[in-house]
Amino acid sequence: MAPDRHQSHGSRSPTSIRSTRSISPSAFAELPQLACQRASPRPCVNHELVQALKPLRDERFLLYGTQTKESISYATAISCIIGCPLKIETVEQAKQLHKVGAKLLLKIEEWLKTGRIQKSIDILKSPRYIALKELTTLHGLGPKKANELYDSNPSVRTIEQLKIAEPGRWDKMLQWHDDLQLKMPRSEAESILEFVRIQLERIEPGAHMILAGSYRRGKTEIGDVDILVTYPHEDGKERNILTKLIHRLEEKGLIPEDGCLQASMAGSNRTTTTNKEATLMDSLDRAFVIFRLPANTTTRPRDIFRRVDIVVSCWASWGSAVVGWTGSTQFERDLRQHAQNLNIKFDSGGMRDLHTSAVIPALTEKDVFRVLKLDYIPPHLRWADP
DNA sequence: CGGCAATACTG
DNA sequence: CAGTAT
DNA sequence: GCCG
Repeated sequence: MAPDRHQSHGSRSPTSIRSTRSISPSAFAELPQLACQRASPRPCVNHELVQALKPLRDERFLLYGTQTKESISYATAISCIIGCPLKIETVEQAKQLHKVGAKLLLKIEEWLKTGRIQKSIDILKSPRYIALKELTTLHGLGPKKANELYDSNPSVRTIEQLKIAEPGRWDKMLQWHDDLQLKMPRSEAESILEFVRIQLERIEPGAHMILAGSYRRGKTEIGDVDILVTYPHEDGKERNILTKLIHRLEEKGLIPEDGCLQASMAGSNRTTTTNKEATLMDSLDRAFVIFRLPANTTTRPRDIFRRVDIVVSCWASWGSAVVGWTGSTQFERDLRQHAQNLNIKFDSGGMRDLHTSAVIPALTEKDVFRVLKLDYIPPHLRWADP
């Protein structure tokens, strides 16, 4: 777990130097620009600073959504700090980091001087921030609706108050909400995988299945489970598997009533405007469900509900699927951006050469990195989000 | 001043 | 189409 | 908000 190896191009950085003073003067400036080009271990050497900056980013996420300029700007800047292998000790060093501009620099300067960022402290105490934070924990309730509720109804500040203000509207999600807030140990994610594996074996044996997401990045406490499925060397065998699997899980009581939150099924239903030439998604099949993990006599006194994403990929783009579903979010963003710079379109459904429109097969993760001319970054070094 | 990842489902 | 989600 |  050496935080030493990053860089995708040019010279390798010196690995053994500890003191910032003796490092090449441009060490900070030479930090690779994109998260997919550098190691992002967790925790990182600048963990304290990142924690201090995080509320600034989170507030923008909650006020404007995750896709707006301000939000992305903070996310990418903080991502750079996360990926910086050296501890930031002076403003001059911070100034050299890509994506850290005048505004962020002021905050970093304040932190270096005083050990805190007043704005962040204020945000964490702000009633609006606190309310939005809680309201948006509900699946389907995002920044827009949360802000609207906050502005229009002074008595809606918590989930409990939401139940009173808009009775019935959120019931479907609320029935599992408490459970879904809980983290689970890695062993439980593994347990869920085995439940699913057993059922899939009864439908179409021979599947290869892995846990992606934060589990794969090595987290000890998991929020939701991402299961990836393929049939090695057997393209075509994966078709229509997911519908059957979901039905079977429902029959067995492993998915509750209304527990299939959404399912995109290639081929089976409305393929209205899906242009297979442009979208690559014909190879992907995905279901997002609530999984009822049954009580047992040892570790679980009661049934517990967990969010599970099941993704079926064809073997030819398995590498893309694995990379695409391992994250983190910022890593994925930067990876797509990098791919686009090379005139390649990347997503979890595969890669495509934008000149020739040819699909570029990638059976493994390393194939993906090789095609994109990147050094391989292992999953536990992809923590590009705070 | 334009661009910022990209795509799918719901209502 | 806007909002939410991955 | 930051960059080219």
